[in-house]
Amino acid sequence: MTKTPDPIQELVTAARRKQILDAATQVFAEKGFHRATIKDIARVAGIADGTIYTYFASKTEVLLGILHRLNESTEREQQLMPESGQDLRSFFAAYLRQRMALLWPNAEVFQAVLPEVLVNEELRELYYQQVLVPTFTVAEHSFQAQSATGQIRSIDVALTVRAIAGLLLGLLTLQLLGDEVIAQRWEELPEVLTSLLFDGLQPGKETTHE
Amino acid sequence: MTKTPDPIQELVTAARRKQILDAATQVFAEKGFHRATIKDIARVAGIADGTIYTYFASKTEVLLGILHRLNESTEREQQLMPESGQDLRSFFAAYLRQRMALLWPNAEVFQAVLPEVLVNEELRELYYQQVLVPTFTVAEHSFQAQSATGQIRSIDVALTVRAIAGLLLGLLTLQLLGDEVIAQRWEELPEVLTSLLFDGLQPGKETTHE
Amino acid sequence: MTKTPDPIQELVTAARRKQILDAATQVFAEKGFHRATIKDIARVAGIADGTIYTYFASKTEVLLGILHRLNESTEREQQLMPESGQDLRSFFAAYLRQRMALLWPNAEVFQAVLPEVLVNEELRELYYQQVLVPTFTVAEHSFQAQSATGQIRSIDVALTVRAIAGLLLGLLTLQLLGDEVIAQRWEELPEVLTSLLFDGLQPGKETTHE
Amino acid sequence: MTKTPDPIQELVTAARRKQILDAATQVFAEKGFHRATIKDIARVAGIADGTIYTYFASKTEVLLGILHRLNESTEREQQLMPESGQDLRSFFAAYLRQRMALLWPNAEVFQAVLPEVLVNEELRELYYQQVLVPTFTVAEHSFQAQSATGQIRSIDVALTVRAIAGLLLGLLTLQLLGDEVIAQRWEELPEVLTSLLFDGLQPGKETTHE
DNA sequence: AATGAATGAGAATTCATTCAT
DNA sequence: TATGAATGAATTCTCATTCAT
Repeated sequence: MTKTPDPIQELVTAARRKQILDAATQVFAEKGFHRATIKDIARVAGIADGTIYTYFASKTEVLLGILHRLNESTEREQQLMPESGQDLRSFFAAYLRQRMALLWPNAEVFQAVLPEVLVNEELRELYYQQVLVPTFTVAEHSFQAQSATGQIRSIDVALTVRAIAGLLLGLLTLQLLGDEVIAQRWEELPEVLTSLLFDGLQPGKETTHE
Repeated sequence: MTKTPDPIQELVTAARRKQILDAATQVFAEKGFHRATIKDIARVAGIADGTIYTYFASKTEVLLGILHRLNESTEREQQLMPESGQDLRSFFAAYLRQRMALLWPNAEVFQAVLPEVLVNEELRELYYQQVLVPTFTVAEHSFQAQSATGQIRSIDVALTVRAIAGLLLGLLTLQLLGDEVIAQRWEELPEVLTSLLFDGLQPGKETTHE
Repeated sequence: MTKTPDPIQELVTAARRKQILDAATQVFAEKGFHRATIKDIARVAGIADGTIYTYFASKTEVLLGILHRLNESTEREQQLMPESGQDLRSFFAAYLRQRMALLWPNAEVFQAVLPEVLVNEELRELYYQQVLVPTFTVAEHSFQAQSATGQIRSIDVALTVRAIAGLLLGLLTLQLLGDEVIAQRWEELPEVLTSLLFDGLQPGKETTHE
Repeated sequence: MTKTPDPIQELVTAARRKQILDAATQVFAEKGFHRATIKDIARVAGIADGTIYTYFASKTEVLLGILHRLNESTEREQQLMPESGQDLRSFFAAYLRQRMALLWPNAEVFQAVLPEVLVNEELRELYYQQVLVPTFTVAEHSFQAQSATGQIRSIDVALTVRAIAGLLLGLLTLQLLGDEVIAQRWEELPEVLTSLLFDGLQPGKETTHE
């Protein structure tokens, strides 16, 4: 008897929440969590200040809402792990491509969320547990499997996975910091990174590919 | 009439500035730029609120001060580029080790500075131009030289350099986000990363080392 | 065209108003006029926020509604003035008993109304004219009559009546302030007060009674 | 080392606090706790809004400050209990006169404090314990002593003391509610009340006095 | 009539910055 | 120069009231 689950109402509510989260993502990304005001978000969302509080208990809860959406989309993507049956190099390139395809379109979300996450203990813990740990776990399993079949040489899986995650996160961060080279050439990155990580810098090891 | 170049005064002033910047770094890292108050900084520095404004025009200028110190230390380190005469793998490992030795002790500084830099247009530009661009430039030259002597296989220097910079920045960020694995094993990182970047994941290409 | 005097409608309307006033009395008494929200009242009444505005023009009008009910019940009780034909002491005891029987069950109403009445000029005037003045008037007439027949010694009727009214109001207030003694022993009060007011504290004047 | 007890600073601080409490008392009495804004208080005190927060942590703390002052003045007055050596009637008249002399000049304070106290659980408890209980205790002891020496007839001390306290509180409340008779004739009250409470209403028991 | 989401005015509170001492 | 009280602009959040459904 707590709520009558009116399906139409639920739809309207979901739409309103999306409207607010979209506006908040944009504003947080532009000005940062603290410089962004509820008024800013309301203006961009085209609603009154107070309305935001019908859907979120506080400004921080709005950020949490963004984090949850990110979490959900992350979870969804985790399932799309490339098939391991194929040639290893292709697998690896596919993995990178998929990760980046997830990361780059969410660049705005990261810009909105990351700075505050870095600075807010509670959010940090949440983000780490809900976004990073699952990503690491899935990736570690996958790498372990590849490593077991001798497809890649024996490595320190935990650190390697973190290195690759860090590589992508770092490149995204550099782009957010204004690096034009990355911004303009990010489509080339999967290939370059595959080459770098798979072949290494060591001379005389080029592999033909594509 | 612009300045009275009293050498003693200058010393005292420099000391006070350092005192304030140290306190601010600590407080910014702990609470973030916005949650940190001038009062917090003053308390940690052991001075009165108002005194800060004798040395810095605003709270933002204090952050800029931290950024400048970071810039200076970066510049200083740039000159310590490893000698390129040696074995390539050692050169590369040395390079990574040195970069990380610069980065990790400054983790607190990064935590203090990065979130706000990501969010503040002006700081972003400054940080990019004064910290990142010089780092990239030096590294690109160095890699170009190595590449020219055939020490490493022909690569896309610009992207590779950014990849490596991003890798380190990303790992640091992951650590700041609370990853225990990285925090506990960062001393192993130079070796693991050298192996990863130099040898690649490709099987059957291990090189003996160390 | 001002009203459609549909008797059924009137009944329904009266019932709704009662429902709302009951809820409001409870909530105002618990949290005070300002801390109580229209949402609180609506929830307790089991209706929607907006519905309250079909029956009352504003939150303040709801309080006025409570005041009017109090006024009506006061008026009703005024007619029940004890018969003056009896023994004076009995008359007096009966009077006190009746006043307290009116006051105590309405303790919640007083707690709901009094604090705001003390603070709101308009309500104050209303309350004074509609509740207190009639009470004083009736009581003064009655005391005057008793005094004229020599039943009580010559006194300052106006002040005495106010003293007795104040005594009851004050005791109620002390109870509202949390005094346990009054709360637990209020049934003894009529007797104690009669003894106090009728016999006085002066020694050697006890009257046998009951 | 928490604070340097600079006597001049303490004086200035105390003066400021008094300035704020005086202003707040006036404004709370006029408009009630909730309708009174920090801006109102600041304006009356002739200072900026923010300054209030240098001396009080919140609006509620300001009210608590008023309560504490009332408490202190109450405590001070408790010591001035009339000497019991005298004629009983005089003692009683003196007691009432003194109580009223304490109460009436503080009418504004009561109007500021009472409505909110009646409505705020925490304040209620505080007020009861710090203001009422001490008053009751002192008065009970005094009455007990008088009763023991046969000066007054045997009574229920606890209820009588509460009745008298309620009588005064009630009369004050009636005055706050706008009763002109009480306001204009309150100087006569001690005598009238003494007569009422000491002699009682019972006819033929007048005592000559004064 | 009933509903409850939307509105936006209003209030408490914070805090960077100023400035008299 | 150092101090820290005073300032007041700016912000978050609440809630009485409105109104489309």
